Amino acid sequence: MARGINKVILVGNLGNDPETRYTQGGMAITRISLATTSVRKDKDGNQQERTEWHRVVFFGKLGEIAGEYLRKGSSVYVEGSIRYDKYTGQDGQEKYSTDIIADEMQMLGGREGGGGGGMGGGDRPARTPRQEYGNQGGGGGQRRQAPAPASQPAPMDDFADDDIPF
Amino acid sequence: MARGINKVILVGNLGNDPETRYTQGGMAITRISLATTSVRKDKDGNQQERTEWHRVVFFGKLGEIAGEYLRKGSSVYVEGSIRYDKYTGQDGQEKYSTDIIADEMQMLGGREGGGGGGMGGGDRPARTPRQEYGNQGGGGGQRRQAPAPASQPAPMDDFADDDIPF
Amino acid sequence: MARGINKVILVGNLGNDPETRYTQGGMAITRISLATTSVRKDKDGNQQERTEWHRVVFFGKLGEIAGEYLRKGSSVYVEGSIRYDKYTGQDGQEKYSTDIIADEMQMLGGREGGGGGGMGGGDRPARTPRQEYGNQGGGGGQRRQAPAPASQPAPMDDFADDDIPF
Amino acid sequence: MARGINKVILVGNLGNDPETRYTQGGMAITRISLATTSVRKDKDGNQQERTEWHRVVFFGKLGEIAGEYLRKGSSVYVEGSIRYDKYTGQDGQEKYSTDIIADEMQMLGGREGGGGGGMGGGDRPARTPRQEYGNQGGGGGQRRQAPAPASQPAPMDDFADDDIPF
DNA sequence: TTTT
DNA sequence: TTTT
Repeated sequence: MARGINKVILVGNLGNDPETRYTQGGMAITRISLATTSVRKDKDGNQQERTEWHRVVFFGKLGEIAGEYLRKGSSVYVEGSIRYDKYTGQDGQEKYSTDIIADEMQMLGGREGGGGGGMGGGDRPARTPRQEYGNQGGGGGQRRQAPAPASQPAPMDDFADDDIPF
Repeated sequence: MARGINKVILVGNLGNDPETRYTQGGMAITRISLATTSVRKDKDGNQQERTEWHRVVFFGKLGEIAGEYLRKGSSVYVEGSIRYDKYTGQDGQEKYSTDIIADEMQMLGGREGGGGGGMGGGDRPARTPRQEYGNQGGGGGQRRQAPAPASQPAPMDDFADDDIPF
Repeated sequence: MARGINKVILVGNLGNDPETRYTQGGMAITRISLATTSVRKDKDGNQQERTEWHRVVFFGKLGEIAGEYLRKGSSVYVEGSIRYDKYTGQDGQEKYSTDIIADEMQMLGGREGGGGGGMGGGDRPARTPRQEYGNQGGGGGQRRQAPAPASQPAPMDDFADDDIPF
Repeated sequence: MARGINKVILVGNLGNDPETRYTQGGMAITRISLATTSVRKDKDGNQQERTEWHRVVFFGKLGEIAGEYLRKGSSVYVEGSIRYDKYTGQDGQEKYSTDIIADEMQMLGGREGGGGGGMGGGDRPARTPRQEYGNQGGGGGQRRQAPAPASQPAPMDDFADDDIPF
């Protein structure tokens, strides 16, 4: 049984449009890059900013919704858990990655639309914001129970459902 | 100003005794390795366990308390934020690390004492559990404002306060 | 759709054995009284304690587990949401109550067993602690979607499923 | 020492302009009414909405900021703890109230401005949103350590600092 | 009413 | 490496 609590709560903005892929079994996997910025005063009393970029992953139904409604610049609430992965890079080196596996999401009203999407076509408009979505409903049955494949620096191409290492 | 929320809540057990170091300015920095285990059913309906090992860092007064009261096996509640760091390894490669910067902690009653400590002297008994500590009080003034140096695979030896990269 | 986040995280001890009832439809509803104690320094610098007693409600499968495994004195992690209710007391007066509707629970290792139960028979031993349970799985299908009836000072006797006011 | 965790996280919208009062000692106390709405499917498969109205209280510096920047309609993230109070109403009856004592707040970008304020003059424009504020800094020293007086149905007029019942 |  |  589960022992321990591993919970993450984020509110931040997307640095790019989401990227959605599908497993061979048809399950959506959407990844976003989410910025949270904090401030502290350094020892000279100056305001110092620091931004963390979180790699957030949405599976299944939540992945479809995230891919459809979120855009670069969108403001979003995410709840999930931290997942650490280790893999061998293409250079043969061991690498580590950290992902936030989302199991709840809610769009907030800031900068929806976003636009000017990053690399790909992007630029589909976001729909109505301020809705909450979770991955816990019965039925489709992929929620945290069906979490993350290999992580960011790692490629996630061409993988079958069976490749999901968990 | 701050934009966004970056909050982590963990309940887990220490895999080893804490490691405490001090900056040249005398500030304590304590690191622990904290396990949280979750379960899911795989597609064959079998229970699959997965453990995440979180690297948690406590600064200042909180670092002193963590170093003094926590032990291998201790059960603890931690609240903090995620911090991602990038550094150059001794092999000249860019590496990444992820730390949880604690700003609150509370010992829970499970397996206090721990004992059988790892490598170093260790084995001092834990004191009374079930107390909550935070890093927000005025005075000493190191709290999240004085967060993490380079991360785990990275060495944290011999650094002066000025070396703290934030 | 949902707008907003309403999330509560509690770690505390039960003041009494749980009370479990069943709807006419057979759904379990378990209530516990959970203490959390905080400290502050008053203006004279003295430590002042204050205990909050949370009325936590578990529905469905989670209600069965809570009723079976928790006991007076048990230490438990609860995650849920706040629910405010208004009802007319037997004296004809409008009254208010506040409940925490649990959707996740995890027993912690403190004082399991409890024993010496309050008023009723009680005194069944708690089972193995340190397991996490949630109400989100498909199937039975009562989770937050099937939350709380009238609240504490209000009686919760003899109600049919149809009486659940939501 | 503290035993237990009592943590609340809310994202919602203000139903009215904030109300700010000052203790005789000059400490600001600001109250807001914050809505969070959730949905569930009832047994007929229809979407059922339910809104909780949280009474959130900000003290000290945080109270000043909340009073100055929040407005009816503002979207806000609040972190704090639950506080239950019992008092004797003007009708001589015992009454109960529940407040969320905020210790962190961050304005979100939705509907700032708000306008059309409720009862009082209101209608000052909100300032720049998306900033995070906490009550933990040293100095003034009112944070959760200086929480809530009597609660909503209860009057909070004319009270001196010494009247604060904690 | 719990717990430390 | 912990814990159940």
